[in-house]
Amino acid sequence: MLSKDEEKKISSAVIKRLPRYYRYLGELLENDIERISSKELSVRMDVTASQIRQDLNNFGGFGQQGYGYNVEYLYNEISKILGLEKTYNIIIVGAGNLGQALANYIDFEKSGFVVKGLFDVNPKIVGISVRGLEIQDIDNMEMYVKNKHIDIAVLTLPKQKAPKIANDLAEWGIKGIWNFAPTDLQLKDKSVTIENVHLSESLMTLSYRIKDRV
Amino acid sequence: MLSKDEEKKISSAVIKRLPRYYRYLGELLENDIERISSKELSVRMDVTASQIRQDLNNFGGFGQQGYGYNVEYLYNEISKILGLEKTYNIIIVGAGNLGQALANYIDFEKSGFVVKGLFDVNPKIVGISVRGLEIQDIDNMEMYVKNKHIDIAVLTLPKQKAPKIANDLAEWGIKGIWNFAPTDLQLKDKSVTIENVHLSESLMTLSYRIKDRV
DNA sequence: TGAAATTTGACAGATATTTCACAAAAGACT
DNA sequence: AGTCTTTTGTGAAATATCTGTCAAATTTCA
Ligand SMILES: NC(=O)c1ccc[n+]([C@@H]2O[C@H](COP(=O)([O-])OP(=O)(O)OC[C@H]3O[C@@H](n4cnc5c(N)ncnc54)[C@H](O)[C@@H]3O)[C@@H](O)[C@H]2O)c1
Ligand SMILES: NC(=O)c1ccc[n+]([C@@H]2O[C@H](COP(=O)([O-])OP(=O)(O)OC[C@H]3O[C@@H](n4cnc5c(N)ncnc54)[C@H](O)[C@@H]3O)[C@@H](O)[C@H]2O)c1
Repeated sequence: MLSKDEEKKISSAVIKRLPRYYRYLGELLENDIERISSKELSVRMDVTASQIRQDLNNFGGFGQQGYGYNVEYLYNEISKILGLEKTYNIIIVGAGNLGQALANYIDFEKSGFVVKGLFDVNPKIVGISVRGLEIQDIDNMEMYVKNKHIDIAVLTLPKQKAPKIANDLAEWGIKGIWNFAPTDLQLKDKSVTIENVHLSESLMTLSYRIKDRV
Repeated sequence: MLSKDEEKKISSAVIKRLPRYYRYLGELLENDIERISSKELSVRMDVTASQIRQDLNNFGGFGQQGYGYNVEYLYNEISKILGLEKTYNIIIVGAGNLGQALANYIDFEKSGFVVKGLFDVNPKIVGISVRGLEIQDIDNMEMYVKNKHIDIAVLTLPKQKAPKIANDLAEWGIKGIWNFAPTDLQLKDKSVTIENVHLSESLMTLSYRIKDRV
């Protein structure tokens, strides 16, 4: 058996596709579909059957020849692979437009991401309640993160403030940062995982692809 | 010269990197940095210099041997490539949490994306003003899109409603759809460009990458 | 039960993407 | 002006990713 460090490295292309499989399987499950072949799933998802089988085989043989994949079993396996069987405690840093929108989104909880706190510097909004959570002053954040086992911080604050806050959070033991500020965070502490969401960049690729320009 | 259809196809990997170059160049510009070599940019961006040169060369030789790239010139060229020298008229469909957050985000305008209208079915919020724009009833949308030269629609409504609305919008002449609903839109009309933003999937890849699971 | 149909997992071949390496052009310096 | 240094653009090599194919396992159907 391969030791932890020798385990086959899963390519990030594969990882990025897993949540999509998970979503489609969830829909199949809702529709009481018990099994599915890579062929049929490939039609629904508009990818090749070969890719589906190859992707899944990175993690083990979940299917059965002549039968296909059991939807519920595969759904649960992917859930485990993605780490969704755990619960993650989340805080949102920057309780402005985007921070509040994310805080109000209940579907994250279905996947195990539970918003435990909201923080902001603006005294005008500190104390306001968002989905049952009072926005707290940023000065409380250190104690809060250290005491409440916060796993993930969502950064929805101005890009100038993001690097400092990210570093602090890393020091206080956070595991992951979901960053919406338009900057690429780089931490000394490489044990902290960063996922950048650059919405403006997504919109720009859309504008690139709009043919016969406006 | 190659005709339109024969033009070298730019890979989507390259396209997705362009906005990032654009962002870094914008920052250099703000710092009055006049020129930059691929080598130095590669250090700042943490990619290889070779990749930068290769990417840019898909669109033309913007640099000069022994000198590097002129920041302002390159910034403007990438702006043109991305189609940002134009103004895009945008509407937001579904003026809930996320729709309002996006409507309030002024930075989109700096890149030429101007929010012209907000639409919703909920009579309780129709009429409410968001950044100077009244939320309109969805029934007004057809006339509005047809008369006001709307280029892009942002879909921030429930996933069940998204496919129908997307089809309508396509029929009414929209060019692009920026979809936040957790579903993959597929339109008959292939001339409409769709950019999906699946935030939950982004969060799931973060959870995958968090080592020493919680 | 046995033959036909289905479908996976694996691997090899085909594409795509990234990196390397270097000639040639231009700048910098004396 | 001439030499040395920098740095691009490019083609080729190295990687990475995706697709096609098929034996083997299993199901389906008569
Ligand atoms: N809203 C969008 O649609 C959108 C789109 C793309 C990117 N973003 C990015 O997301 C981030 C948030 O955007 P927004 O629209 O919600 O902005 P916003 O101004 O509505 O909210 C930002 C919040 O951060 C708070 N803040 C400022 N400094 C802070 C600090 N040091 N600690 C804690 N909180 C602090 C502010 O008080 C404010 O409440 C920004 O970086 C923005 O560029 C937003
Ligand atoms: N808020 C988030 O953080 C977040 C994260 C990931 C995905 N999303 C997705 O983005 C979409 C919007 O999320 P939200 O949090 O803003 O939800 P929301 O419920 O706050 O807003 C949705 C809005 O759409 C309106 N609506 C419903 N049917 C409509 C129709 N047929 N035409 C026009 N408007 C209609 C509703 O009245 C509501 O105002 C959803 O699909 C959601 O799954 C949101």
